[in-house]
Amino acid sequence: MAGGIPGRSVLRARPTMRDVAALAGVSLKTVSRVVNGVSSVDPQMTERVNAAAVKLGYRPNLTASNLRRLHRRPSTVGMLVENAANPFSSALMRAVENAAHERDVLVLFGSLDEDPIRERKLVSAFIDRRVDGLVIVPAGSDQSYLSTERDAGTCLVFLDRAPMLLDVDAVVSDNEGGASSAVAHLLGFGHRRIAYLGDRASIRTAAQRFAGYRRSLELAHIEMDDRLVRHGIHSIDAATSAAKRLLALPDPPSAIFASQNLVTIGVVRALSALHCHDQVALVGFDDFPQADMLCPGATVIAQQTEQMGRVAAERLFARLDGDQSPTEVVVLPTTLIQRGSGELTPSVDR
Amino acid sequence: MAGGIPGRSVLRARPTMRDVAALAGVSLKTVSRVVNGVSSVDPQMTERVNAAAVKLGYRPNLTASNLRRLHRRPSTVGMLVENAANPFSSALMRAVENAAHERDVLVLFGSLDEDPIRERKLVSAFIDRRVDGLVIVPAGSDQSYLSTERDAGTCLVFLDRAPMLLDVDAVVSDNEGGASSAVAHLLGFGHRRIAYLGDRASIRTAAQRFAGYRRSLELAHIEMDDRLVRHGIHSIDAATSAAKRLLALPDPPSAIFASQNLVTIGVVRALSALHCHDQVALVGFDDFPQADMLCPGATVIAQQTEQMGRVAAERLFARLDGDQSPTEVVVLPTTLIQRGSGELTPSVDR
DNA sequence: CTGAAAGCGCTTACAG
DNA sequence: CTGAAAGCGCTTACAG
Repeated sequence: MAGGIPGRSVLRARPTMRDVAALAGVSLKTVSRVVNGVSSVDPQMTERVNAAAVKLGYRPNLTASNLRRLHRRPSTVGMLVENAANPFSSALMRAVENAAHERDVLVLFGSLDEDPIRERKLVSAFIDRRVDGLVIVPAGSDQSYLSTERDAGTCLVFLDRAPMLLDVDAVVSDNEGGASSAVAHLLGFGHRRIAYLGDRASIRTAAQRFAGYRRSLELAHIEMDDRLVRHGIHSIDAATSAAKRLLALPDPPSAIFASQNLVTIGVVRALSALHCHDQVALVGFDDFPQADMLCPGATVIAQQTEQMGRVAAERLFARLDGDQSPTEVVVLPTTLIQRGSGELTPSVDR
Repeated sequence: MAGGIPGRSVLRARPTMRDVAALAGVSLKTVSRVVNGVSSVDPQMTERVNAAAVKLGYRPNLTASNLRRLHRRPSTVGMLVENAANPFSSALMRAVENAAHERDVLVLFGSLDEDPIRERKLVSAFIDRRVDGLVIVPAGSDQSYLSTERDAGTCLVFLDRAPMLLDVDAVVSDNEGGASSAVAHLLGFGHRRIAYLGDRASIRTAAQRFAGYRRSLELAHIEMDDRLVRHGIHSIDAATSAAKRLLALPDPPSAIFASQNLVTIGVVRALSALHCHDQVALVGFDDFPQADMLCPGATVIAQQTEQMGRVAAERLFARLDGDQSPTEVVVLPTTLIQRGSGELTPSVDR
């Protein structure tokens, strides 16, 4: 059978600058100059060095060069998200990757699963590998532990959720405004009994969206009915059963506001199962795949996901380039996308 | 205003082992022993060192320790996918991350967008950072350039698509078998004119799925009609228009096999737009989010995505642990999930 | 334009 | 059990 030996049985040692220098008959320092593209090298020597490098299959060791280097260009950044497998997180990751790629920077990622302990552990793991910067969608509610890292020179930008007890840049959506406009939209179609189904209130974005829900009810002089409010819903199945219970109430809601994409999907399932997807209105926060292909299409408050990731990355690279301006929290607006589920009027017979 | 100075204006230098040693009044080497958990250190000294490390906020520099270290435990692996924002890619990423996390290994990622040049550039970028291993969903059709890296000790595992011209481990789905069973399923419902809509035939998985399509037709003694075959479809929109053109033929297909999730979604849109989602049968390769919530639900050939990623990662870590067994291509079976769109019989009136 | 020496933060190999 | 010296692959700071 053809083919090499798998694993690392034949360890042909990787060539170093020293090997290239020996083959080219120059000093190690000259190789360093050529590899780093320093102009002041004799063209003939440059030629010899390049030829030797190619012949040996030389690849610079960035990890070693960064060790001694003072004014290092950024080479690697870390990114912490809620869950890499979730469309919102992965859209943010791709946006950050794109901005990083333009600068030849690579991205390390980690999923937090809403676990504050995991947040701290992964931050440490990134720091131990000396990443140049960190984009963080935090899980915990106290980021003061990061002040040491910030002062040690690690640039930080928070994304989707602003940091707590720490002064660094952040890029977030207008959660309260978006939620408020969702509820206002439902009110505009005549709904008075609007339920709130949301994630754990300890998650900052969930709290802000709940605040938006309350604000719109207050502006409409509608007293909030606690029986129509459910927090702590963190999965599709939990949302489905919560919605079913809501709709089994003696005086059920005529409309539902879902604070997050998994919750929205769970509610859609419940409405389908109960065959009332054409009676009970629904607006969800966060767009999600195939939302337009459902019957009816899901009306949502969409975040500018791609832009959030890009702006956060640009901010990080600006800091890495030496930007000393005051920290800033960028708030991006949301958009209401009407697709049918949010444009139903209250049924008379319910 | 409270808060520190942003950026890196106040660079309080990060403490080193030398600093910890000085504060604890021991040698650098003793600190190294404590940090690495070597048992043979006096408990009192260990105590002093730990106290000094905590007081200074010391964090080991993994990048520096790996430089001299001979038998390094893996600390970072790289992963190349088609597109981190696509659900298939991000599911694979999360699965690899999970396996890596159990070993305190971090994952660098990069999206290739089906670009072979980008594949080579990103592989080089990973190598330059001296990742311990690489999980690759390749874009190009020749991976022989990687043999040097493999021989230099970088462990490689291919995922979803086997490598070409290179002998390394791989984990793939049974693409031909899955596609074949999809078409067999449609034949079983009485369809004789079954269209194929697929991605570029130069993509290995697409070619294999097309082979499965042909095999099932041959087994049923149906001659393939070239007018019902469309390759090179790489986006939802392209799939929608291709499907519309197919259905406008004088003798349109009664069923469609879509070789990939984006194609399937595009076909669903076309069928909805033409109001024939209850007449034309559809089976797609790859499951996709909310496929069960459509009307009708989308019948698909599902890959074991999570398992593919996990098996690939386990294989990589086995190699990193010194496994010298012959290279292996693991082929995982697919599953047909019936949801309605694939269980329609040919309409008499078409 | 070129190179020999020292150093980045750590581990190895070797003494005590 | 503890430590001084050399070295990992590279850059810096300094001579020539």
